[in-house]
Amino acid sequence: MTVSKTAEKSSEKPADAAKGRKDIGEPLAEALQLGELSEQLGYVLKRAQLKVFENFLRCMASLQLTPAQFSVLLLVEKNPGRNQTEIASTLGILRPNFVAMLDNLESRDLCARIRSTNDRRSHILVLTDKGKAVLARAKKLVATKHEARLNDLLGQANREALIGMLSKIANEF
Amino acid sequence: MTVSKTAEKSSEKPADAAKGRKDIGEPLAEALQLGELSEQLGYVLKRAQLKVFENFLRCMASLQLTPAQFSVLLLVEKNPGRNQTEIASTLGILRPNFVAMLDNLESRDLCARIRSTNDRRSHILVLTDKGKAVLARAKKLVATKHEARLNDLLGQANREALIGMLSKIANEF
DNA sequence: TGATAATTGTTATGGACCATATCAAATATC
DNA sequence: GATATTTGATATGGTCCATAACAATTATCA
Repeated sequence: MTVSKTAEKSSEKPADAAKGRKDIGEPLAEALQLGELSEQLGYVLKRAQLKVFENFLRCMASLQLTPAQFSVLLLVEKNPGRNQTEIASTLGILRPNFVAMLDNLESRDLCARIRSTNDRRSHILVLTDKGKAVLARAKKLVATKHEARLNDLLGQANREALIGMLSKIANEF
Repeated sequence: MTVSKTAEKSSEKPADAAKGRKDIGEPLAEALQLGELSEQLGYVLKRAQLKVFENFLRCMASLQLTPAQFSVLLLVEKNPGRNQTEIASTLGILRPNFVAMLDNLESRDLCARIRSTNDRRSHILVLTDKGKAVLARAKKLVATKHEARLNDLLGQANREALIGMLSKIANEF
């Protein structure tokens, strides 16, 4: 496992490999053997996840939405009127960490906290009109630029199989 | 996307759902609709990755090895005699961040830095005898307790297909 | 009813991980 | 041999994750 976010910067190394050796007789060096690593679920899972997030951020650059923010907007749209605890917990976000996230989205007028009349402790979450509009554009970008790429890479059937297996792991592992 | 590491703690919520409503007529509440989220590659990928790492750590509790540490030991074993920069970069670890990691492994006598005679700037990395022994035990734990679980969950063929697709994403996305 | 417990949003805080700039020593380049 | 590059290392800042604690509000129940 491991894999950081700027790993791709060193991807020119194999190409430069020959530059270093002074003679044909020299040991090739470079190009380490991954060995069993390439079969390790965790390793390949993490690398894939980083690549996907990286691509997601590129696709969303114009809207300035992170994967986490996008997931919040999606969930609030689908479940309007829920409070912070409910939205945060189903996303696996701890309540304390959700506060700054909402501060951000609210300051950009994408969603709003409304004091509940039933329970005056809680804040009901809703998307603003701007939030709905931005989310709609975000969905289109994700569909056309992000998810579509998976189809190109794996094919429709494999894409669905992959999502299915990952869901199974997420829920039953 | 999003998903933190303690998300599972709130998994009792659905069970307590009925407790809150005073009457049968009340809205069921609880159980938010994930909606399109469950089809988002990034979301499901991240959730799966967290689950897998979590399980990995449990399996490795007796050896106190993190996924990142395991990957370093694997790579050094497969490529003995490489220096820090080479090992770190192929794992996507930045050199500055690799120092503390090696300090840890070296302090536990799992691997060693050896000043290269060819290039006295660099440190050659090798596994110690203890490092080899620990890695051997780690591999067994991973195979029997960790990777085996994937087979139980998905089946051998699907497991291989999953790894293949994730590798493809990691390399070509 | 009223004392006690639990919940909600929040703040403060610490840890883990990631990324950049910088440095001294050693080496490569020309 | 002067200059540039590479290697391991340090310092530092950012982001994310996790826990404790608090005030306001609500639930519990004797």
